[in-house]
Amino acid sequence: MRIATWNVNSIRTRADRVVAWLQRSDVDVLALQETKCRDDQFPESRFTDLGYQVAHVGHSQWNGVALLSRVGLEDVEVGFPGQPGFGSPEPAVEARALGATCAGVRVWSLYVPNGRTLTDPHYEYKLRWLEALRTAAGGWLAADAGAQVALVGDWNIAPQDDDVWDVRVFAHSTHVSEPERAAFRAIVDAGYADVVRPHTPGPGVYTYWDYTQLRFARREGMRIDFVLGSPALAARVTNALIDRQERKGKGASDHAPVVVELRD
DNA sequence: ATGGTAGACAATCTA
Repeated sequence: MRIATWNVNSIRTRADRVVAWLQRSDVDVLALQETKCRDDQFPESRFTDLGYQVAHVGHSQWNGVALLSRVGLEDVEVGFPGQPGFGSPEPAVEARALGATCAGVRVWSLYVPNGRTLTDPHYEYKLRWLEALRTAAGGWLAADAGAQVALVGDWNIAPQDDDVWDVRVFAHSTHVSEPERAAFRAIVDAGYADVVRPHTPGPGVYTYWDYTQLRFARREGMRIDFVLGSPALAARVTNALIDRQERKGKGASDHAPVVVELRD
């Protein structure tokens, strides 16, 4: 079984590329972020034609997350249970979390709030959102230590200095601040391991490259897209990759897909 | 060089 996550930066603009990628990558579950469309605008038939079931929680202009699965898509849920206001469309511009069970694995497509700047109210909201996620995700393991849970998506956090091309450039910026990194570590400490990094060691290994400043050509990126797995999920991981080929050429998203392979 | 690029939507906002 293969699970992937990809911030596509508009599913309508990227549909041809996503379809082509699905057809050659043998992925069973694909979590999408930044779909940038309302639910009624999602090009669902492009994916149902390929045998995938589709769930989407959208927004008129930005963010929006989806789950595509060809191995079942059950108990679809928006937001974090017991954490009202986080993950559901309130506050409207930032919160996105969509969960579903696919072949026994609870997969959450997450778009962690960007934060904008260290002094913006959205930064504090980002930290609260991550705390709500930690509380919810910790609760799932407290209820069932053997649960197979994958927390996947765009985390908008670079947990280590090596996860950006030059940490000096990011001084006083979001994504690398200690509170954000602590929030990420708290979720790891709650039992969710980064299952991709062991298979894709850095430095210089990224999942995102800004469109400006020739960042991709200069190999100046950030590792901010992650798959965190519960113990039972992590035990099944046999391989992982970041498909940086998909960042190349005209019409690419600014993020690359991240893929994990699970043993049966 | 006070910028750069991309996307939504139609004047700016977001990333």
